[in-house]
Amino acid sequence: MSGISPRSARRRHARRNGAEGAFAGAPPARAGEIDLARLSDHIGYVVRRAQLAIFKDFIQTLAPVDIRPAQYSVLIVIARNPGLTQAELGRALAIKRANLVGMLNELERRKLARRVSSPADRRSHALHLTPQGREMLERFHALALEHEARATRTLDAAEKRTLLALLDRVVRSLG
Amino acid sequence: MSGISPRSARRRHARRNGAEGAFAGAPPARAGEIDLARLSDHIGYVVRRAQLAIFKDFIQTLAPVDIRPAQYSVLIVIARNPGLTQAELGRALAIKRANLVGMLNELERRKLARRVSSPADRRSHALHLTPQGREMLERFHALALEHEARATRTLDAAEKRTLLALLDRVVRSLG
DNA sequence: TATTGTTATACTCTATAACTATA
DNA sequence: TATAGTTATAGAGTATAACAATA
Repeated sequence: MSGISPRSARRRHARRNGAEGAFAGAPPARAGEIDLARLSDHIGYVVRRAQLAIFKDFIQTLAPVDIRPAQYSVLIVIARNPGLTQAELGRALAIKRANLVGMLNELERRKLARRVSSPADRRSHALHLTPQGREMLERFHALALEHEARATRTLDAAEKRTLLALLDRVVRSLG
Repeated sequence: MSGISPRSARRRHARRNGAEGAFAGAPPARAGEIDLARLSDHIGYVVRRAQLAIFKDFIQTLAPVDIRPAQYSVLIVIARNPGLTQAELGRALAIKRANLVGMLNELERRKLARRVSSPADRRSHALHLTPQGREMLERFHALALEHEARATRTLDAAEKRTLLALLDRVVRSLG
């Protein structure tokens, strides 16, 4: 981090602007010369960039089956908790119930999941995968594992555990 | 992670659905009982949750000055690189130049930054903070430091370095 | 009264195409 | 031709309010 010195910023400023307040033209710096102002020391910046890179890879990896991260998480949680309701699912994954409606409509349209009227509480729907959904989920899971391996390929098992544990501590301390 | 057993999922399934294919009603499980299917072992899930928690805290902390994460990053990069162009700024922060237009309009409206016509290349604008922008940025920076301290309060210096380094390796290996 | 699922709506972020003025 | 800035637009993701049915 000390590689980015205020000195180099001052130099660019001088080169570009000449004396104070004068904005005479100068050749534009290449992107690589831009001083990112220690943004790489900001946890928010680094975590955000990592999240974007990881989601991009996930989306690309599962593009052949047209499944996005939120859809994948919904499907595996339904698979592990057959019969759970939309409200429960939303609370578990921090998805507003209003926003689950469209997702579940889409998963039903694709015959991956279904809503079953619950006789016990007729306000709620019990959620289940279809047989086809269970079958497809195996394919999704295989692709997700492929993605996971690529995203963590430069980490050994201990490093991955450390990374997840540190992030979990950050989340718990803020949540 | 081994605390979440497939056994408990099977138990819920049995309790809820009775025999295979029958969906007799049962009291809905509480959200805490939902099996998250080892989502906490998925780097994407954990990083996404951390990013949401961190951004939420950043936005709340800087709400009094009405500055969002992307605005803050734009302001500190302009401060460190006075005279850089919109294209350079966008490349440095991975913001599409079309999406920078609105942000810079807003920052100009608030008299924090300004576009200066470049005589050298009349297509481009040299970006600068206003004196008021430089003054306000000190306040923004103080609040951002407060946020950073809160987000990392459970990590010591070595742990924070480790976390940022591991995330950086993930980004580099995917990017 | 409170909760479930739904509709409608709005706001942010992100992405692309096309235009203009310059180079 | 290529680039800088802009406009228009569209798609996700996320948030709230209000409603009908039900508890």
